[in-house]
Amino acid sequence: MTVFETIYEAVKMIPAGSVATYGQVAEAAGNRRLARVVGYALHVNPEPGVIPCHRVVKKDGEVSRAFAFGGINRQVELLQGEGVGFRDGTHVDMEHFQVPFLPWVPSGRIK
DNA sequence: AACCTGACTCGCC
DNA sequence: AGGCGAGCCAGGT
Repeated sequence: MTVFETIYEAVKMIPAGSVATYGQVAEAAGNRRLARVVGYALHVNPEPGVIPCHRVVKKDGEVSRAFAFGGINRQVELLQGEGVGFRDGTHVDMEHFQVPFLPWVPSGRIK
């Protein structure tokens, strides 16, 4: 079991129609400083259709520029399709769509 | 096997 | 208030 696995589990917990920040996912995985690793984890193992990586944004609501899943525009499109509102073309309306609380994943016990 | 880098954040200057 | 460095993990060179 690696931290990556834990991260993936956390991301899968984000409900449709909501978004979470890298920090929240990292926190759910047990350590907030893993925020950077979260980004890397999603980058190397996007597992399309399984891990909703389009629901993960930066803390200010801006979508990642390196979204390798049809382009950043595609990510925005998917989110809007789930009912997520935007303040502008690249920033999610965090005030109303950020997941209030992400279930804590017992770090390193998923196997 | 060591070193560098990368979808982030936060704290100190 | 804006810029910079540190902390974390895994995979490629």
